[in-house]
Amino acid sequence: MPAPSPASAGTTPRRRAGRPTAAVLDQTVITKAAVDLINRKGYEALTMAALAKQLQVAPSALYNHVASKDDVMLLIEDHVADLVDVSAFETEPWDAAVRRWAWSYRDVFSQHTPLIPIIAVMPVANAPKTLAMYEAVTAGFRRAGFPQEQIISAVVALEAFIFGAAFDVNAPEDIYDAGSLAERTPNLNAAVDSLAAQGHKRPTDVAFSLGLEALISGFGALLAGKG
Amino acid sequence: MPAPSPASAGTTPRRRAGRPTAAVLDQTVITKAAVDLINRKGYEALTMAALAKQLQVAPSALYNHVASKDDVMLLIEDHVADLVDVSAFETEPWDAAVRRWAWSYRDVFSQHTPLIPIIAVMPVANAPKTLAMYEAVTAGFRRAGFPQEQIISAVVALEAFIFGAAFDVNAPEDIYDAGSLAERTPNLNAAVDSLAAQGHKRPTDVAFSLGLEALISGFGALLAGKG
DNA sequence: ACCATTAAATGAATGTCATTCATTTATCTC
DNA sequence: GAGATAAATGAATGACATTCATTTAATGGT
Repeated sequence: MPAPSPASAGTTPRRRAGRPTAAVLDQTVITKAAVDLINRKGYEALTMAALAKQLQVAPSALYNHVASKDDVMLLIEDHVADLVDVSAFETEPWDAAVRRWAWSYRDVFSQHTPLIPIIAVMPVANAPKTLAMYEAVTAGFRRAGFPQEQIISAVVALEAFIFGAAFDVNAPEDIYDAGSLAERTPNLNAAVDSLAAQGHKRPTDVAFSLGLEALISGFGALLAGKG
Repeated sequence: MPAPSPASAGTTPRRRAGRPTAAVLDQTVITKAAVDLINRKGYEALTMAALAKQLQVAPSALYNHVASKDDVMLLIEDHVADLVDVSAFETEPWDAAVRRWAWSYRDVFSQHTPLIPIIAVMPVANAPKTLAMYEAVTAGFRRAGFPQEQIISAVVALEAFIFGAAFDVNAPEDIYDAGSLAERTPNLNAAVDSLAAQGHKRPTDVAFSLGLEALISGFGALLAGKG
């Protein structure tokens, strides 16, 4: 039998199969590696293979800790939910708190739009940080005197607006240029041009502000002691 | 050499490669087949192979008429945009028209949520029916006396809300059940319960109505001749 | 009428994924 | 210590979308 392949200097010996001395993986490190990967290279780069590579592990090893890639997405979502700023609900009046929360929520998820189709539909149980966010928001609404039966509806409506707006952030500025069919859309063109003529802030931010303020003042009318 | 395989009765002879007598494919038939497939089996079933099979054609043949699957998605989007009801902008007051359009838009796209991440970000040029929708809406806003520079922002905000709400329609009713972590979310639980106690209409419709009415009355304040 | 070009199909790769499975081996438990 | 369990490996699998060389019929120019 020839000499066993020598542990040549400078080469880290490849791990053999079998139970390692200490576990390398768990949901926490997988989540961190995934978020890191996304921050550095975007969601297109998030593959199970790339994630495994980042963790210096075989792709199949991940499946000892998560059931599927969608499962990884849920872990990411819960991590990201923690980045949303709900602190204003404890320190500021209702309208200012909603404003801070909504802008923060939109900004965070504009960097994570691939999560939206998943979380918009996925039950929130087992996502502790996401639940913590909802709890903080709901508590803020209650303290402000919002009618109990309308809190969820109002939050769902705000969230719908926020999710839609998060996609918007990633749209190109010329998304409403009619191009070669412009002859048929005079009213649209005129509206687009007159918005561009204003042209200070990002159009997407102007639209978000406009919608958010309308929602805040509409819902504000439901507060106790305002009518 | 054995006899060449006879054209056995009942077997349609397989098409040979080469230019056919009359072209089978174009973007119109591809779009129709795709929409048909989606309506019958959902978006998961929309693969290039399945689409080709539906058209009795090899998958590679599709690529003579579309550049990619995303291209097919855009064709579907433009087809679907035509289903949105904008007629009220020509016959009814502004607020009623927005209401009809928004509900219709949400209902249509709740059946086509996989399109949303694509269209929310994709320039609208070369999508004639989508452009026609925007033109009708924009014209309605202008006729109602909406300030020119705010029309796009208002429409974008409404659309964001509509897209977010479209996802919502497909969520399970118990999406806000905290499950095993319920001890930590008393306010959320109370709000969920008190909404459920009302329990007439679909919660998702209640939330949509609440948000939409807030947006309509908020934007209505911008109309000329309203004070 | 002929011939070169082009359009529209085929089917056989390719490459990228997520996911599964038999196997290996260190650690934990009784 | 023996047996069970946990956590890794690497080699399939099976969906996919997409590309490419090839085939063949229609078309257009001379």
